[in-house]
Amino acid sequence: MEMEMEIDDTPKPKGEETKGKPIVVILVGAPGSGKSTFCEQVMASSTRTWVRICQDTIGNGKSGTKAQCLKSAASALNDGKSVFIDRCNLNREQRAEFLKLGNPNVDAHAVVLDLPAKLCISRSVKRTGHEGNLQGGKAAAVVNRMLQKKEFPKLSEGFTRITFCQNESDVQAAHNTYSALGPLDTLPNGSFGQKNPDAKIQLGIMRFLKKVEVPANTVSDANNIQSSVSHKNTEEKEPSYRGHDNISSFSGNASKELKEGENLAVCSSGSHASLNNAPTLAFPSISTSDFQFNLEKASDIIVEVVEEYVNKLGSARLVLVDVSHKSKILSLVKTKAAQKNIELNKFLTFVGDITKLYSEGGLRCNVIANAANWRLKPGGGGVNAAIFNAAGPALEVATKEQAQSLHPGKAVVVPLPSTSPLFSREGVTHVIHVLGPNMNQHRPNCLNNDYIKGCQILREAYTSLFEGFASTIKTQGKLAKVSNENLDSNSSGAQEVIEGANTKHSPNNDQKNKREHKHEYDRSKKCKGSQDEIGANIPESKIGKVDKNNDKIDGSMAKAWGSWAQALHKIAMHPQIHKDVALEISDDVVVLNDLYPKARRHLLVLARSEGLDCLADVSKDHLQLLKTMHDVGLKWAEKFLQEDALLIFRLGYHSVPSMRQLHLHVISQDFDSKNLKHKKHWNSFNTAFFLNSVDVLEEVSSHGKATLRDDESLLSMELRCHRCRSAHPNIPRLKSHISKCRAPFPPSLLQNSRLVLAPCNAGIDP
DNA sequence: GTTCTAGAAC
DNA sequence: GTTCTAGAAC
Repeated sequence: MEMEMEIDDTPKPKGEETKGKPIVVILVGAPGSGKSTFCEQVMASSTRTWVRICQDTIGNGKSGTKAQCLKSAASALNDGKSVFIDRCNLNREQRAEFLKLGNPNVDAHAVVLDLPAKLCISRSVKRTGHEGNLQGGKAAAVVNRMLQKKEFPKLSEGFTRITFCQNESDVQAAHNTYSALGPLDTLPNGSFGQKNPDAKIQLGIMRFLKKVEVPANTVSDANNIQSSVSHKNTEEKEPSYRGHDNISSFSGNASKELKEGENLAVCSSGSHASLNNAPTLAFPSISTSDFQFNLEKASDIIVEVVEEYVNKLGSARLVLVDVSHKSKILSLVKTKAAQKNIELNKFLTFVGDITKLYSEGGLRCNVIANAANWRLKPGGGGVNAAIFNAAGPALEVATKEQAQSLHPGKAVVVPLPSTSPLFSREGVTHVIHVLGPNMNQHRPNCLNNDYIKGCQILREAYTSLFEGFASTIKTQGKLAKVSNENLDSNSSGAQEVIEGANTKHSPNNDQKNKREHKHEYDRSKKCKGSQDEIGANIPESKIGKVDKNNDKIDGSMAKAWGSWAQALHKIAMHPQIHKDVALEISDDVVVLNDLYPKARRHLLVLARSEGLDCLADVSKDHLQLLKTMHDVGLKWAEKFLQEDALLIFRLGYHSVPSMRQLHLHVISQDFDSKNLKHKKHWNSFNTAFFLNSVDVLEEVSSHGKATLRDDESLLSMELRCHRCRSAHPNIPRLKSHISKCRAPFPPSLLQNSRLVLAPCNAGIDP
């Protein structure tokens, strides 16, 4: 039996298929969004051979199965034809198998037809004779239901290119792009045209709070006055960068109106997939812009060093970013990388604004590189100005802590404070400043066309950059997901100025390192003696607590446990007496409901070790216990998820707990509870004060201790929604907002299994 | 950790 | 007048 397919039978020269790279284009859109029309129009005008795989007709004119579609698609691709997968593909799971059709020799693209639901419904309702027999009145209900569960495709799923269309003109543009694609042509990789999915900061509230500064680049809400303020700020701060901005395909949509609640919930369970969690470094081309380094030579060096490092970096990814589609360096590198057979999922080129890769490009990069100046100061233009502007003053302060200046060829890793918008909005945890060689006579340290030296320094710069990136992987604790055998075992990590492979540390920076290490040492002394050195767990009497408190240097934690703070300790020591409250008792832990739950589900997992009062007491010796606590917490979260699949959990510790005895919070993210009354309650679970259990495990395993955020100010921070990050004037208003907010969680939470949620419900196939 | 409550903010 | 916060006591 032959599958029915619509085949473009334009005559083609023999052998053509073997030269061009076939593409599998996975259409994503509700019924009525125009998928079939899109395919038909492209096929009508394209010089490439396309096969449209349509599940509605594949079964001999009738509806077929997914397996039939996959088989037909694979066979067409094998023949060198390009393929449209014409089915809804609205969620990740539905797309997954079709994505596997992509490989180094077949690009997997997505074209998202994200047209207004109303339009799709009215088209579905009106049409007759639709192949899928989805017409008439029931269409509305079906389309609505499907759109509830839609998940936008992401590059991390494995697409090399994603095109988002939100209106007819976007669709037309996409049509033009694909129609014009000859058999031998390729399209630039990347994600194009997506409007910021998370952006809905309430500027009215910001004004209410008398906050003058409005984060640059946030999408304004319906408030036009605020919109113009935001615009003005941006222009004043980064004129030269904005000069290029109009070339970017992401610009120009920033003031699109988004009403609260209108965002469809995006199921984030997909973020558990390994690719999404892969550490990713986005970097601009170094020295080729203002420093006028020869593009041919620069692209050779980039590809050469990338090739060396992709294999050393395990699952981590490198992304070369440029703001313009017309970027010469990007196309040079792409061509040269293709010739080298560098793994496509480990290195990609990307067109977009390096400060908006996630919010506008859907590309998660936890580390970005900055083409810095030697003073490590904001300003200048280009990428440096853009990154400093987008990161806010926090970056400047954090940079100063690491280094005062930079030599050509060197890089410095700067951990980005969580207060930076780049952290909260884009999920960037580190910025690595790199300084390349300068060939521009009007800039300092010009090499006067000495390309022997220049190439050497540029190579050194990329080496330093990638070494720096490798060190963030080690210190950040994504190590578990990275095959680390190739990483440099010297782990002073993030505090270090990274040098090229065969150069020596400058004395200046070594001094810096010493200071940092001393600091670390002091901190470890704060925690209960020097167990690390002795390697034994010294039992501590209750009175010992006081001594420890007196030891505190900064005084912020200098408090003894009050009588009211002993309840958990008593339960942990004598769970049998408290059987009424204990949900589970083992040798290591006791599980109980929080007496004043701050959410629908809120458990505590108590450690039973005497003398283990809080995270500050934790050392490497407790790693196994921490893992047990985590696993027990996870088990309970999963149990609750079986009862209510809509719950989402976080597991973590308070940096400075109020109650004595180490306890892990397992708390659902609805925060729907009458016991959540104060700012302190909210902020203790929704600022850096709350330390994710997964992060604590990682830190204790790599450093022997957790980094506490014992900063009182965190608890009195302004109230922000944990999902959309909008600010709210008081607790009642915040609670009213969070009961409605369905925005996706910030990128940092979506990584590394920091959220625990139910596996996504299987979507409905048309 | 909560409760109570004065007084600030609306 | 009512709502909300924050500090002290427990």
